[in-house]
Amino acid sequence: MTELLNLNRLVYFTTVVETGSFTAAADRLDVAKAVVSHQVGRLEQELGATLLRRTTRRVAPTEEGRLFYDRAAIILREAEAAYGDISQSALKPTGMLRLTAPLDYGEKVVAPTIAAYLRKYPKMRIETIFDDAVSNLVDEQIDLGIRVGWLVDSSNLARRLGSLQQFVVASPELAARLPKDAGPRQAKSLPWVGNAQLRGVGQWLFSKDTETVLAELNPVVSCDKTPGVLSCVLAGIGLGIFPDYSVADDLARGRLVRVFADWTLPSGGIHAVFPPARFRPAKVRAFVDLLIAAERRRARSAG
Amino acid sequence: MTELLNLNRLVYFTTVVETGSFTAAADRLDVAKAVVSHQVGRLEQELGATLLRRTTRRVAPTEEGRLFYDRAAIILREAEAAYGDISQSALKPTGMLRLTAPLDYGEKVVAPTIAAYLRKYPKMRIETIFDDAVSNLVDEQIDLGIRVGWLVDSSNLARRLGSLQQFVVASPELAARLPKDAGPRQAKSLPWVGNAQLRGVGQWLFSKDTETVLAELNPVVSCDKTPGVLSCVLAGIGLGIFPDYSVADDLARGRLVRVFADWTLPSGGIHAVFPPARFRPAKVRAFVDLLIAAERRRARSAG
DNA sequence: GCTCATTGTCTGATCTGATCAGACAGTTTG
DNA sequence: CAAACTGTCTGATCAGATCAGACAATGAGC
Repeated sequence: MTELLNLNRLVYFTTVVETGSFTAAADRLDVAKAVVSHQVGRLEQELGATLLRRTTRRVAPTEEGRLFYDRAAIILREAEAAYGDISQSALKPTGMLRLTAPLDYGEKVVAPTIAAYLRKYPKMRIETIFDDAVSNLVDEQIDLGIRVGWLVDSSNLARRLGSLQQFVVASPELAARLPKDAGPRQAKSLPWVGNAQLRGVGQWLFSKDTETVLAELNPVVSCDKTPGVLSCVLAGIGLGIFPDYSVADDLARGRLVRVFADWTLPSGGIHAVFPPARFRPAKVRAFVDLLIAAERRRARSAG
Repeated sequence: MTELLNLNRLVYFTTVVETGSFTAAADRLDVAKAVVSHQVGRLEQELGATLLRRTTRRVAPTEEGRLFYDRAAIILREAEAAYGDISQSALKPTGMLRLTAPLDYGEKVVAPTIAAYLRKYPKMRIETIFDDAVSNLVDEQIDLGIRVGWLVDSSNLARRLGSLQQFVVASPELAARLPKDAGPRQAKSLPWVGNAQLRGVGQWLFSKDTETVLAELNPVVSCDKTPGVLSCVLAGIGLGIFPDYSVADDLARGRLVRVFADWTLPSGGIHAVFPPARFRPAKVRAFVDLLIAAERRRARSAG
């Protein structure tokens, strides 16, 4: 194909026309006079036209020069605007943010963060996929994924947002009926509501100080969705194990109480993962920052 | 001021988006793959934004990439059109042609050439200055000047168009009354109509074979404009000396006859002169070509 | 499931163009 | 009339563009 245009010469020419002199153009562009002279000369050569009439100590555009100046000036303004707008979106959230998070975490933590985000950036638009199934960020063109627990997709970049604690909880009525010495060692004989979504085969490692107990649970009811599990526990059917953020509200309102509260279960991480990219848009970074702040507040109010 | 934008990278990016691959873009642009990869990478760096999502064996624009592509494509199209249009005007006459010629030559030779020029290029516009006073091409922004006789303005480039002969002419009535042996040696005693516009002090060098006569004229009437001189001669007041093109028509129609026809006067050149410029627009070159052709025809019909 | 082909990136080397420093000619200004 | 200023030209230097080739990763074909 034909040789590529060298558009970098345009600015030398337009600046000469605007300032009326090669010397002033060189000053404005902070280059040597010879550069301006050379670049404009080459432009005239490439066009096969005389753009500037050089008279003694003065420069004026020719007829073609005026015509070309008008077009070159438009091109340069458009380029400047395009560069500026894109650079701006690297600095300021704009457009559409697409994110995914597990259902439960999405509802309890991400949703309020979205509210805060939109208050801060009213023009932003957000598309959420709250699903316990793991999305492929690249294929589904998602800007940000939240992973709770253990990282699965190792091709994505990850940033830790916070951590979660896992609580054993029960309705106050059920908790009142439990034996006074109920602990992990008696876990098998207690009624449980199981969550089929969780990894593992129903075994949980409890710890207290230096003591650990591998408790094997025997759920009387199993559900495949965390909200369903929670409903059963609220109904007093059995005990349940939940991430702290899932039950923070119910605990605060007395709808649930902690059981084996002095024992701890393995904690997990909460990570943001991103598709591979050279640069992270401001819209993504801004949201992650808000999530981190929310996680810090959660950690403080749980402690 | 801020660092200059490098607009030469745009074409690599837009070609990747259009072709869907770095490899295809490199083929289309006839460069190495690494060049496209590098140039787009640098563009992303300058913008601080990711423009392309690189998945396995595939490339797709990001959201910002699509936005930027739209604008970059417009910029490149406009640049291509601007370059093309100006280059075209170096190849094809367009716009306004401004020219100057001496009054007499303008009316007799340039005007018919303008008619031929406009038949050939109907969209051209022409502005003429027919004046015996010499114009400053640069200050008055004139594309083309015709100089008849001797070149005065040496700063202009010149191109010879043709030459002129100078004729002694008289009305048939006057010519019939002249002594049969009338020649340059008897010139002083003959009635003359002088042209104050001409150089010299009334002395003309006549030549015949190897014989030369420096004749001193004694005008009974002097005019400061060639048309006025011609009117007097046509009226039989006296003899006159004119460039051949001035009286070609009157001679052909029998209104004038040549006197001392076997003697020759110094001939002169007809030149086109141009203001200093890097390139000559097509509109100027085309007109000059037509003038040269007209001069050739004149030379043939006079011979 | 394995091998080959293809893609995009990276690296060091080379080439080309951009730019600099300075000289020069011509014109204007004081 | 001399000094200052402008635009152009030149040789040298520097920076960026480009090349050739290697490499990792993935998809296609057998």
